[in-house]
Amino acid sequence: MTLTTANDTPATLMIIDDHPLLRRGVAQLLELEDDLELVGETGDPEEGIALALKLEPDLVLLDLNMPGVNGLEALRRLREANYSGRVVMFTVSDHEDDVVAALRNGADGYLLKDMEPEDMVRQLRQAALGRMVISESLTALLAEALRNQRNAPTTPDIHSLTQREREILQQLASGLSNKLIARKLDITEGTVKVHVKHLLKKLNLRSRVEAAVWAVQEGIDH
Amino acid sequence: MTLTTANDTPATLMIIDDHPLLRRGVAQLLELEDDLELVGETGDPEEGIALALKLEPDLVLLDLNMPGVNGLEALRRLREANYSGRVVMFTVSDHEDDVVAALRNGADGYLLKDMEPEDMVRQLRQAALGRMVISESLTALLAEALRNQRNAPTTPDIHSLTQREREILQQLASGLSNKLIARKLDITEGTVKVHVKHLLKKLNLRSRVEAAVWAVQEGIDH
DNA sequence: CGAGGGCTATTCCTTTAGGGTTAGCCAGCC
DNA sequence: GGCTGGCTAACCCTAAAGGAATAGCCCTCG
Repeated sequence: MTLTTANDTPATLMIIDDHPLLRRGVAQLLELEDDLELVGETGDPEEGIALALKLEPDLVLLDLNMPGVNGLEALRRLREANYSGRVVMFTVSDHEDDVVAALRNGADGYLLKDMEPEDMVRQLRQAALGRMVISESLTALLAEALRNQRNAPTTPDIHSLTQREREILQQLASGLSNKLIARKLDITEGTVKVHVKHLLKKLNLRSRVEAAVWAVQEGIDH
Repeated sequence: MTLTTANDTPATLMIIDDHPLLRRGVAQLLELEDDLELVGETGDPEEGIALALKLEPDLVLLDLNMPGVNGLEALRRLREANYSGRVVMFTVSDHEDDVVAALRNGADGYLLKDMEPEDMVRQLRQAALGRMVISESLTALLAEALRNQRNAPTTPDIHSLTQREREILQQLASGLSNKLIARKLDITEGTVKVHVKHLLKKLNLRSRVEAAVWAVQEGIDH
């Protein structure tokens, strides 16, 4: 990995974002900066991953919300493929879960799309130098996340569930009663209740309503 | 209102979007077009409304998802203030409800931010001429919305609820039981049950789980 | 002033949810 | 072969949810 530190060669950047206009905005912004060079851009996550591995830019600006493969998945895939450059998530979402998930998955920064261009350039420059960058408006949110982590060490984790339990959870999160879930999956209501009981215990939740709300917020429904 | 029809004076446009980079992308795009002129831009909805009323552009590109006053609210306020130009919603959201709500509130178009720049210019030109423009990928969705409208004339409507019922719904949508809601709002559990019963009837839902899921999906929680 | 709506509350009743336990069946694993 | 984990199912029991009806209190509107 080549890391530009001073008035050497410019730092190379790539942007993966499904909004052509936003890409154009970023491109135009970077043209004005001598020490930052945009070497690639695409709106397709798959293509973006391949391109990043080929061009090996110092930094990848990665949209979190894209159709199909989402940004988080792309981030994981980049890391798995041993891409060693910086990856900065670039998104509209200031949801705590998104930020935390991105950072846990190895993101080197998290910038919001509504930031001012000048700030953007400054942050990108810092990121290219290897510093972690986070939009200022997210600091309070991060503090909150840390506090929650302390108080609730057992964050619900979808991966602790079995296939069947996930299936039950999805139905539950669409508002169905145990009886209707049973009818739909062609098992008895009693069995559904067993699954619900188990998934509530695993997720450390206290009712199906909590489970439904959590599932919807996490996008586990449908 | 001045409506540019031919090789006359260029059509005037305004953009209200809280993403400076995207505004820059649009601005650059429009500079290349002789018949489209960007006369104003801002990231603040309030300022945008005032500016639109002052400049009276032929067309306002309005972001649906903005902090504080949202785009739908801005649209309503523009219409109430008798702004007679075209208003085209410009957003990342392809949620059926958002599209339908925008059109019901008098939007003249609904464009997705991930569209290609060339399409964008073409669509804006059409819109400035008074034609309704909708991103192509949304046509199927609109057909769906129309069908649902036929089959389910009683779509849940938050506005049919009283203040107290909305309050109960919010608590419910955070996963609380009737008992806990009662404790939190300092009323008896029986009263909470009455409110829940009423709001379920008004929303035509069959359980608190359905209500919670709906509320979360609609963003009514918190 | 009376009517109506909103918020509160209570009583009665049925259905649903959820915890605990036991158990059969089947797959993969040591 | 025995063991474990997942899916199924049943039993018992308590708690929670939800439907129906009635009613008092307060406020607003005509």
